[in-house]
Parts: sequence; structure tokens; C-alpha cells
Amino acid sequence: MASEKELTQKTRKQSFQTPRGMKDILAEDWLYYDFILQNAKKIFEFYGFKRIETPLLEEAELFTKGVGKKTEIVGKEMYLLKTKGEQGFLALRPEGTAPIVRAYIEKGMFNLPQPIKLYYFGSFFRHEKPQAGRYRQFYQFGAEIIGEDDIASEVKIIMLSKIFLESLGFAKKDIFLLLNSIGCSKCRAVYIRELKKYYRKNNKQICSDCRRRIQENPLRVLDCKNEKCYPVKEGAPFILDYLCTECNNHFKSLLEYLEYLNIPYILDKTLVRGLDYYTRTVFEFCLDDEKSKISLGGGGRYDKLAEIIGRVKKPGVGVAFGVERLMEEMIQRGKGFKSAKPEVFLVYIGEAAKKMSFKILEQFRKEKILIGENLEKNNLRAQLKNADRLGVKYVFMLGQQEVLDEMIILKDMNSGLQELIPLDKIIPEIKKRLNK
RNA sequence: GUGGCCAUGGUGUAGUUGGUUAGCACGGCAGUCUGUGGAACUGCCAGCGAGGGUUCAAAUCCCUCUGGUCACCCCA
Repeated sequence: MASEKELTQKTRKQSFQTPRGMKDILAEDWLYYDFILQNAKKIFEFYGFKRIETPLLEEAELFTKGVGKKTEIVGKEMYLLKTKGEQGFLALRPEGTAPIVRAYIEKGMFNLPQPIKLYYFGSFFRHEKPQAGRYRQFYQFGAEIIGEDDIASEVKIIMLSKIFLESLGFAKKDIFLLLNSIGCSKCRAVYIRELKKYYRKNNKQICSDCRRRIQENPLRVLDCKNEKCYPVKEGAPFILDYLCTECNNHFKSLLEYLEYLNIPYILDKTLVRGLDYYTRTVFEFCLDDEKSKISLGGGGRYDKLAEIIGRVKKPGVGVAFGVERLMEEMIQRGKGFKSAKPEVFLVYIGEAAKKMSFKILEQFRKEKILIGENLEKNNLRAQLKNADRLGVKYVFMLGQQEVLDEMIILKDMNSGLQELIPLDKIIPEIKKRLNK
């Protein structure tokens, strides 16, 4: 825990801003977040997925064990918290799969009919340098199918991911699915030995990063973007040629299903993912087949994760999308949203009318008619100005005289024409005019 | 974590051989006009990202920090 002195030291500042890489989500942004979540919800729930939300904090060890100590997101980018009473550290969750598998085990979901289909929507945290489409707190939508090793799980996840992307307005032809298999622990071990041997032989022709990678995280040399490494990469052995019979059959069969279902894919022999728990199938969705393009989302199979974190032998498949990335692409493709604006506005003059305005507004709201008001202002001019700025079609005007007569003025803002209407007729009258 | 570029009211900006009180537009609030909007006019609000240094004098030059942005690393 920080001491009181440490906590107050910085408060001498004159102003505050959001921490680096984090942002306030304002009304215009919520239109996108809501739209994305609603589509995801509609589709995935219809296909039998249930929503789950795990805590923002987990024991740090869940990630070091599950995702891998040497991965960037756990080894270097995890937010760690030390608070009173816990041994060890808590971590702000850097990804969603390990917590969900933890919940699956902790809540004994393996006793339910398998597989378990879950989806989630929430924020995740990675302490990295912010950049386009990359924040320190960001939202992910993701889905997991846990409990079966049949390729049906992969097929479902991939199929639904595509339907989801299309629902957001992305054209079929723009969505690219990159696909690869990185085998199981057995065949990958054989492959890595070969890969290391090959890179050691070509040690002089590769970049310094790759020299480090081949030791720490060998698979990653395959997506090195340094030109220097291209010739060596070209001749490198690829894991697809080293898959054991089971992994090979699994992958072949997945490809057959995708072809049968008319889901185009690009076999990307260099696609490997940064999280240690992946086995066999890995995939990524982008909007451009250029490799440099930031991916919208990705996922894969993780057959050993449950075993590593909870000694439960259950396989799984999952996908996760970066919500901010989806948003940015939607904006770039001109998919705009407007918030609902009222078409009617109520203005008042005088104290009696002000009081009565509250009752009248409720009549509209009971009828689900969106009505604007600015009761805080007490001059007519300012109220009308606001109504005008909102672009409403009709304004109801209530004054001293109207209250006495139980009438109200209805003003057409386009023509400027006004007429007197009995107070008890306002709802049918406005419905007629708005064709409701 | 490494490197490049950047930082003036709420928003968009003017302002460098350092030199009056930092200018303009939009915006917000109020008024001209306590019963009529879209126009006009008037007044007000609000800024040199933070800290330090050089100097008689700093928005301007230097350093540190913070933040933004882009590339790398990595990833959603």
C-alpha cells in the first residue's frame, strides 16, 4: 500500500489527465461500444453462448502459469498490485482466456454437458507504449468453447466470428482469415529443434532480434518483419511439415470443413501467436491481407491450458476481438452513428407554467416520445435557442395565460406558424403530426 | 522497452533573429428583448502541458518530466 504521503504528494498539481494510454469514453464513443456489444450479444447468445464476466483482478500467477512468463503481455506488460492481506500479487487482467478457464474449473463447469460456450465483453490492461489501435486499457469481446477437442469447436468459433464482423458492416470480401496450425507439444518440440538447428546454421544472416528470439521464443522468428531475415525465413522449415499424424488430421479436417462451408482462408505458415497456451489451430482476422495490417482479432485452440492452471484435462478454443480496433475501422469505413434526437421540445414562461411543465413532460415520456426541455433557463429566448439548435420540428409553449385557459401553443419550427391546442389533446395531436 | 515528430482557452488556430497587456474564430454564460428560435450587437468566461535553467526580458532558447502521435518490439 502506498503511504499517505506518497498518495498526496502529487495532488499539488493544478490539473489532472487520464493516465497514459487510457481514455474517457464519451457519448459518441458509447454508440460504437453499444452497437458492437449488442451485435455480439445477439449473435452469440442465439448460438447458445452465455455471458460471463470475471474480475478485473486475478492472482498474477494465473497469468504467469497460464499465458506464460516469457510472453510480452505477462512478462513485461502486466499491471501488478500489492495490497494488504494477500500473499503474492494481484494482476489487472491482460487477457480473457485464462480467467475464464479458471472460472470453468473453479465452478466445476466440466460437470455440465460439454462443451461450455461462453462470451465476454470488458476491459483488459497491458502496460505498453500506446499507438494506433493500442491502449493500456482496452475493450475486448471474446468467446470460448471449452471441453471438447473436436474441430467442430474451431468451426463454430470461426464461423461466428465472421458473422459477427459482417454484422458490424464489414464486407465479406474485406474480411481475411489467416490460419495456421502450430501442432501439439510433441510435434512442436521436434519442429523447434529443427528450426533452431536451421537458424543456428544461418546465424550470420539474421537480425539481432531474431538471434534473441530463436532462444527465447523460437516460433516468433517466423513473423520477423526485418528485410534482412527474409531470405533465411524463406528457406526455414515450416511447422506444417512437422505435424504429427493426429495434429495433421485435425488441421486437414478443419480445412475441409471451412471449404465445405465456403469460408475462405489464407494459409499463413508464419502465423504464430504470442501466448504460450495455444496448440494446434491458430488464426487471425484482418481487413487486409497485408501482414503489416493490425489484426482485428484472433484466437486458437488451447488444449493444455486447463491442465496447466487447474489439473483439469479439458481442451478449448477461443477468439478475442479488439473493440477499439473494430471501432476505428468502422469509422474509417464511414460507418457513423447519431444519437437519438428529440423532435419535440417544451418551453415555458413563468413559475406556474414551469411547475406544470414537469407534469406535461411526463405525459410525453409515458408515451415514449422523446421530448427536449431546458427548464433550468427562465427566459423564453434561451429555451427556444436550445430547441432550435437541437433541430426539433415542433415546440410546445406554455405560459401564464395558457395555464389559466388549459391550452398550449404548438409551434411549427420550420414555418414558424403557431396554433392553440387544448392541453388534454397534446398527445394525440403530436402523434398525428409525427406519424406515430 | 528503443527511436522520430509534436504540445497555445472547451474546440480549431495566429504568434521564432527572445521585447508592451498572447491575437482571431467557434463555443459557453448573460444582456440588448423577464411571451418567441435560426440574424445582429454588447459584456463576461477561459490558454502558452508541468517543473527547472539561461536572460534585464521566454509561448519563443536549453534540460527534465508528463501526455499525444508514428515506427520497432509485441499484441486485440
